[in-house]
Amino acid sequence: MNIFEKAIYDLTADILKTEYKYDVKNSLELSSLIEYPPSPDLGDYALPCFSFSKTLHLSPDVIASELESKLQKHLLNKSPFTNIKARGPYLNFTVSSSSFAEEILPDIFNGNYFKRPSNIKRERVMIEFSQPNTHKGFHVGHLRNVALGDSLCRIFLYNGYDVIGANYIGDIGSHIAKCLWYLKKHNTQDPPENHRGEWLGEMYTNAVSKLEASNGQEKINFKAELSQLLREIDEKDHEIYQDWETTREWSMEDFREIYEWLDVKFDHFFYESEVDEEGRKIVIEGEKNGIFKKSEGAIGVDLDEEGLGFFMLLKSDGNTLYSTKDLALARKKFDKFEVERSIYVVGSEQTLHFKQVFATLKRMGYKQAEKCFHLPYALVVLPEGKMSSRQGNVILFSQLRKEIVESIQSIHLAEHRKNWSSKELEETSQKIAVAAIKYGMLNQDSNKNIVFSMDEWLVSEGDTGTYLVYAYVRIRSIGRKIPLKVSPDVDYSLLSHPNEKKLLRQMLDFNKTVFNAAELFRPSLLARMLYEFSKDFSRTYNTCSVMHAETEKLKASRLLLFHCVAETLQQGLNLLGISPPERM
RNA sequence: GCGGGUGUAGCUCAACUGGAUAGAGCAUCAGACUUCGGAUCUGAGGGCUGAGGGUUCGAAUCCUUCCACCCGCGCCA
Repeated sequence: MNIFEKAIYDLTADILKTEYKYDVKNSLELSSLIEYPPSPDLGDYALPCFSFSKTLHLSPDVIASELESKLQKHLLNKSPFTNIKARGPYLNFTVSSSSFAEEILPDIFNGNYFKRPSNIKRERVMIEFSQPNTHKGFHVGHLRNVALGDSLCRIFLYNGYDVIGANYIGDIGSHIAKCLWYLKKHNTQDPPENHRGEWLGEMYTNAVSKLEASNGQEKINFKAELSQLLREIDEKDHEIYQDWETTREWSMEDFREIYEWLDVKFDHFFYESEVDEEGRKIVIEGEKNGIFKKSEGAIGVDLDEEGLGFFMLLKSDGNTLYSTKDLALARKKFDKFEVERSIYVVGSEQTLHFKQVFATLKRMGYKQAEKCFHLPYALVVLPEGKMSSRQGNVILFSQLRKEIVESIQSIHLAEHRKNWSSKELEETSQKIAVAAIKYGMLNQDSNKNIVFSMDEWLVSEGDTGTYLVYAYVRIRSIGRKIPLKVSPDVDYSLLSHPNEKKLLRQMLDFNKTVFNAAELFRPSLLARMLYEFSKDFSRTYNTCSVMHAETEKLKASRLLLFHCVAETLQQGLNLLGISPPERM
C-alpha cells in the first residue's frame, strides 16, 4: 500500500466507522478493494462501493455519492487529492501529479526505491531451470525455459529472497547411449572443430532413425547393444566411459558459450550422473523398508491414495529412470543446500510426473515436499507442430542467434559501421538480440504455446524487446545532449502533462509489479508493464520536449523525470535478463 | 476412457484474478514532425470473448453440459 492508497483508506475507514457504524475490520479489506479507474480522466484511484451495500442497506451509487460529499472538506489543506468524485457506484480519487512526482522521483534519483524490497529477508529458494540434455542440440524451446528461469531468479532476488539458481544437466540416460552407440558403430564423419555439442545432436537424431528403421533380429540386437553400452558407462571402467566423458564435455562447452552470450548465470550445476547411483540406493532401500514395492520386475510406488496411480522408480533391468534421479536430487537440495522452497521450471507435459515426485517425497517423510513447486510452461512449437530432437525438426538456438544478429547489423547498425569500433558493433547487436529474444519469450503468459516463425522474431517494431531498448537509448540520448546536470532540486508541480503523470504513476507501481511477478511466477507481468511504460515514454517524448521546453525550470524538471524513467526501465529490463545498450 | 491445458479483432496476444465503454502489436487505410534518434507518434475501421444453460447488483473471468485443438496417463526425459 503506497501513501495515496493509505490516505484513501484512512479517510474512508474513518467516515464509514463514525457516520455509518460500519466497522472496517482490517486494512486489507479496503486496500484490496482499491483499484484503478479505466481512464485517467476519471481519477487515479477508485473505491468500488458494492461491498458496503448489503450491511448499510443502501445502494452502492448512494453510498458513493454520500461519501463524495462527506469527503469534500479533505480536499483542502495539504491533501494529495485534487478531486474526489462519485461516478455511479465508484468513488474516484484524483492525485495531483506534483504529489506523485514528490513521492517517487527523489527516491529513484538517489537509488533507494530499488533497494527497498530487498531489505526484507525472505526464505531460501532454489530455482532449477534450463536442464538441457547433453548430446542433443540446444533449440529455441530450451530458450523459453532459460529466459523464464533466469528472470525469476532475478525477480526473486530483487524481492529479498535468498536465491540459488540451479541447472540440472541431463548427461546420462538412454538418449546418450543411443548417441554414443551410433557414434561408435555407424558414424563415418569426423567431428567438427566448433559446436561439437550440436553435432552430437545430429548423431543422436541419426541414431533414432537408424533404430526406428530396424526390425526383427536386428532390432533385438540393437537393443541389447544399447543396454550393454548403458551398463558399461555405469561401470566406469570401459573405454566407452572415456568417450562419454569427452563427448559430454563437448556439449558442456556449447552450453557454457550459450549461457554466456545470453548473460545467464547459475549458482550451481547438478548432473544426472552424480545422483544416478544415489537414486538407485534410495529406491532399493525404500523397497526393503516397504515404502516402495516390486511390480513386474521393476520397483515403484503405489500412489492410488493420492489419485496419482503407480509411479515407476527403477527399471526391471536395474537401470535408473528420470524419477529415480529426481528423488536423489531433491534429497540433495534439502540436505546439502538447506533449501526451504524448491521451484522446478519444467515443461507442462511433466505435470503428472512432478505431482508423483512430490507425493513420493512426502511418503519418504520430507516435510519440504510441501514447498516443492513445479512451474509448468507451454511449448515453443513450429507452425507444422511440435519440435522434436528425436526427429531433428528443430530450430536450433544457434540458427536464431545468427539470423537475428545479422538482421540487426545489416538493417540497423549499418549506419554506424564507419564510426563505431567493431567491438561496440558486436556488443550492441548482441544486447539488442538478447533483448529481442528474451522479451519475446517472456511477454507471453507461460501457459500458452509460442508458435515460432523466424520472420516474426526478426521484427523490430511494435511490441518487441527492440522497442523497449530503443526507448531506453533515446532517453539516454537526451541526457547526453542537454548540458544540464540532473538534480532532484526542481519544481515538481511543472510535470503536469497527462503523459508525464502516467509515467510517474507507472514508476510508483513498479515495485508492486515486480512483487506480483515473483509471487505469481509471472515475469510476463513485468514485461507488459515495461512495454506500456516505454510506450508512455515515447508518447511523452513527442509531447513534452526537454530541449524545447518553454522555461529553464521546466527543462530541469523534465530532465529529472526522464532520467528516472531511464533508471526504472533499466532496472526492469535487468530483471528480465536484458541489459540495454547506451546507444544503437 | 480418465486427468490437465487452451479457445478473445483477419493474425499474435492482454484484460490488475468478479467490476466502469473487452485493450495492445502486426496487417489494412488515413495522417504528423524542416525530428531532444522515424527501430517514433496520432487517428480510423475491425468483437455475440467456441456454443448453450446457471450463480448475482455485475461474468471473458465462477459452476454446469457440450464442441474443437494440444499434452499426460508403468519400464523415454
